[in-house]
Amino acid sequence: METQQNHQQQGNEDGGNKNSNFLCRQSTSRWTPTTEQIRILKDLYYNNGVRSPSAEQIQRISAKLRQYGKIEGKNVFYWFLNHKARERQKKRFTSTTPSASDVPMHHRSPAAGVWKYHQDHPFPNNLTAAGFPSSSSSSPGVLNIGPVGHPGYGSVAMEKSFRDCSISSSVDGNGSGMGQNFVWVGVDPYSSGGGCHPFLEKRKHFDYETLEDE
Amino acid sequence: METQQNHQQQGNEDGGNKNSNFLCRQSTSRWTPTTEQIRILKDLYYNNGVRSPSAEQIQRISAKLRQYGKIEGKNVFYWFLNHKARERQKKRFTSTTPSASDVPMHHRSPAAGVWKYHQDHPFPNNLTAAGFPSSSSSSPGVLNIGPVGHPGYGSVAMEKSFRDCSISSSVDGNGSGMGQNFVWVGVDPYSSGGGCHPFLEKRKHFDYETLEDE
DNA sequence: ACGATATGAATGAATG
DNA sequence: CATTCATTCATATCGT
Repeated sequence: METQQNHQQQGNEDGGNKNSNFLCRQSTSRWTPTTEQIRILKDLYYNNGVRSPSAEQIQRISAKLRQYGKIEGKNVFYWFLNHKARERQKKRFTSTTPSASDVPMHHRSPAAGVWKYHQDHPFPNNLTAAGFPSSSSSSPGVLNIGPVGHPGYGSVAMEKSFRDCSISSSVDGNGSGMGQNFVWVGVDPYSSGGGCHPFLEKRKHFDYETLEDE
Repeated sequence: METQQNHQQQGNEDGGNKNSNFLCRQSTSRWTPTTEQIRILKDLYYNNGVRSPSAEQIQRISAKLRQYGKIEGKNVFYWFLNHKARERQKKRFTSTTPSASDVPMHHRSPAAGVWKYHQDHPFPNNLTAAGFPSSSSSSPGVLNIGPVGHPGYGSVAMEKSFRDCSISSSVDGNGSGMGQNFVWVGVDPYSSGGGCHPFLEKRKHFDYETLEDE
């Protein structure tokens, strides 16, 4: 299904020769991964179990892949995003086993048998997404990008105890020191459509923890 | 082929208000912000530095934006959430030099790997809010959305000096014309510098047992 | 060429 | 606040 198009004639370091966007709109020319890039990405995905690389990993991956063609961090990010999503999506239809397991939305299995892709490399099932990408020398393409150790997060328990009551400390590092100094003019009280109703209306559990950012 | 078959008609009384464009095919799935709504939101975000509006603010914002199309409070909430998160994420991918110690936040290679800020609308039928309009040529008559400004916050956040505070009150022609200028100055009544005490019950997770479906 | 498919890009929604 | 999932749009490429 993937129709492995071997059309990577753009095998140059720059496959975006077509992106001569001068005044084009947004998607002037989207990133067209080269074969090498695809291969590396797949290797990372399957052989290393990389599914959702972190920012650091994305940077390193993109840096490495840049050798084979123009690429940006977002390309890597989106690639993994799409790849994972599509894998899951297709698997969903083919494997209709509702009775066997409930298949919770979350709690993805660490590299569950999802080998359906047109494999390019023999992937050893040594991926441990739960633990860490075992960057063993099994990969032919010297793919030692991801930090073999911990990606960095995991231990960084960003507890929400950051309940900062200070008005001025509108954390975000964006330099917006006017967190609460919000001047909204023009808000007419016409909102009497139902009185003041917290839009926390009847819905599923709506986490409002973020709103108490005062 | 039919990768989408679950049409969850949210039962919205509206649903077709989004047709600000001719090609809007987005059914009644998720909120599809209109151009005006996006513009206002961005104005709030950039020109006013709104990052995480409080419940009251969300209320008002959604009330105002409702003039331009169906919208709920949670939409506004999520919008700001996503916008901020993606801004940060984007920056994280592109740069974030771990070696840099001082980290001059205002010195990034613009052409190196910076994403494009075109998260506006997928429709090529607009141009006012797409990117950096030199000047808001014509406002809908309500919110004078000044120069959207680039997300280059950090140093110069809201430099809307050029744009006079034309955020006049009269809106939607409700007829009141009283000019309810709600100006949140400084702190909220419930958020004192020392003792912040959210009066609202922010239950983390509440099972949807007593909550009637929408 | 055109339609179908694959896939990059974007974003709303939700959770941790 | 970070991360992830789902859905959708847009476009490149391939098949016919």
